[in-house]
Amino acid sequence: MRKVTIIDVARAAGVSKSTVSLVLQGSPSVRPETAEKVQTAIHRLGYVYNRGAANLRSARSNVVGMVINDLANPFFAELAVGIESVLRASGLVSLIAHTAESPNRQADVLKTMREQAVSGLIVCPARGTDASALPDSIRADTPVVLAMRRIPASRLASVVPDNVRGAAEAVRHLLDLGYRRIAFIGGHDDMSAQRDRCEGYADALASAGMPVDPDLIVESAPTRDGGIAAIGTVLALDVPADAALCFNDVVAFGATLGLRRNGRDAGHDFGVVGFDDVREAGDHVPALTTVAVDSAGIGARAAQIALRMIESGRMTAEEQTTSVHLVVRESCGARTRGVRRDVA
Amino acid sequence: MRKVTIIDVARAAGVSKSTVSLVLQGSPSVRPETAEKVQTAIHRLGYVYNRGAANLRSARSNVVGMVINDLANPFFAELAVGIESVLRASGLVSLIAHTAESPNRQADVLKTMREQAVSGLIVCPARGTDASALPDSIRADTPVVLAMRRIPASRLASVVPDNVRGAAEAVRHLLDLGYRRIAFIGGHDDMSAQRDRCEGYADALASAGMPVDPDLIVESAPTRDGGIAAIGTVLALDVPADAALCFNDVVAFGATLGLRRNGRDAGHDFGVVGFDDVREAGDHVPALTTVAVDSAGIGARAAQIALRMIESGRMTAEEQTTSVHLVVRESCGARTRGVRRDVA
DNA sequence: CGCGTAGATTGGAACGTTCCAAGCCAACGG
DNA sequence: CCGTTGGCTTGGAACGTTCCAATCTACGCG
Repeated sequence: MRKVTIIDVARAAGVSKSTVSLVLQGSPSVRPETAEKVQTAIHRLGYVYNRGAANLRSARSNVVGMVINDLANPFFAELAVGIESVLRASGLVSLIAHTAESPNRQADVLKTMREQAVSGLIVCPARGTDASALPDSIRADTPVVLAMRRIPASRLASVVPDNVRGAAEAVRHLLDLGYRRIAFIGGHDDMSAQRDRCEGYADALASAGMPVDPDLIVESAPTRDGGIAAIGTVLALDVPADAALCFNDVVAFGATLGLRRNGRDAGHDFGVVGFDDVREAGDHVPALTTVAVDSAGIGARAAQIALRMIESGRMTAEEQTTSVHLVVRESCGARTRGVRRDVA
Repeated sequence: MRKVTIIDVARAAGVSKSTVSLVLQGSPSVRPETAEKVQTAIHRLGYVYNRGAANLRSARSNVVGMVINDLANPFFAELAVGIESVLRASGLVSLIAHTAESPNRQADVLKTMREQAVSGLIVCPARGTDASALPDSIRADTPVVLAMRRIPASRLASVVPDNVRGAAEAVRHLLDLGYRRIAFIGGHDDMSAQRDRCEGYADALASAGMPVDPDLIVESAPTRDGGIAAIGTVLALDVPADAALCFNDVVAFGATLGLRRNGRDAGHDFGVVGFDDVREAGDHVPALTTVAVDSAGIGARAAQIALRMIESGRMTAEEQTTSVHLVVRESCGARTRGVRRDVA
């Protein structure tokens, strides 16, 4: 059984293929009765529109590529959902690829996406991705928006949370609670988010007139195990830390675990603050104080920027920053220490 | 700047477009030196293959659709990753859509996927989806594989965890530990997984010669709050439950929380077993005893079946079941009760 | 030397749509 | 009564590839 095409429909409806095409696009210049005839024929024959053929001719495709470094991470999964919803609402479909933080795989994926003639690209770059990963050949004809992570010196549009401010706010909160040896743990400095959060950390200390002790900044994999290791390091210092801002919530979970193994207790004799506010943060024991990032919102914003670029045909390099806010729960010790700091 | 096509390459390399096409497909019948010339020209001109045009002509597309009911759920996100990896390794790309458990949105998504001429479809159906959601018009020409959830009476290929056996094993474990009023809580009976798990629950009780008390089976949303509510119900019975098999881990988390609010403690005076073994299960307090489901593996299997159907052009209705296993941690009380049951 | 064969290459048609310029027809104004 | 307008419709070219049948070349063999 051959596929039914616009021509079959035309024949059945007694009009030309051009008219059918017009109807399909909802053109106002076709007489309503004609349109109706066509619709009937479409329905009767079970015609299905072939968007591939349409794209070929009209040079604009309705697919957008989504390149996510780690889809299995709920944080990024929500980002993906935010993107997909906005795109779909505009009639676009999303190709997805997961790079597992591998620049090689990312390069491969980007090539494939180009071959599919995506009309836009939303990328959450793999760790350590630099400007060369998105060669001019792509950027010249495809709108690209970065989400969650920036690529320094790339002149690409991006949407990232306000990492600097969020980290600073967290540190101020810890200072208010009376902690004096505050560490920054987790992440690697080839991730833009780590650098930004670390910057906010240092800023807050500096403006409180406190020194920044390099020993208190320890990198680790952004995982639970990384958190365990890093907390161990800052506890073992000659003058140990008494609180930690963690690169993200997962590291913070590891940190609370590591504390327990060292006979300490987050929220009682050690302050822990996370970053991201993943779903489990509130249910963790102790409930995690953390900087909330709206990942679905970031996805949506990124998709909107991409959409705008696609529609206008003009690419911009705007850098949007979305606001974050501190969510105070138990792990910082606000409950037990009695000092309370209200947050919007 | 016009896009560079196969014809431009041909001209530059001094061959015909047919030859270029052959090179692109890695045909063995083109002389190596010719191929080299072509490759050089491709590189020099910055040619990018247009798969859309290729698909149009050859009637086989390299895109597969992935319809996921809830991508923000880590469990399904992992499923998606499993699918994507297998497809990508075979040179296919994945369109993704998230239905948020809405049958309407699902129908819409399926229509779009058809228009994109996907060569296969992997679907994790929205709750309550019945056979009519995937009309014959789709099934006739597109391989469809269901993942995680079946659609009764649909004659569609599917890959699901062995829910019946897993639930039965969990219940046997609770019986071994001495619990006698075991509840089954969470989920709705329009989800195939709920029905299957409930069946395993009833089987295990029956083969232990215990009655199945309908009061002990309580449905709820498969969420944390659902778990809290459901556990409340079975605690309030005239003869309250002393243990519960939960529909999934999230419900189990709610259950442990609900127990605490009722002055009870999962793992001490109440046995709780979850289902899925999501990443947080082991880190929860108390660590969750649960039936582990390999979601990425299920995704991979589903993708493989789809791949096979696409390659062979023949559709099958095979139903694969993947094995599950009980992971004993703390919430069931095995530690405190001293009874220990080893598991493969 | 002629013929068949295999290997390498080729031109043209086809895929299903959109775009464009042109056509048709009825109505309208001068 | 004719030229113009405007609403609606139309045929053909074009998009970039693959497929097919045909061609060309060189070679081996009787």
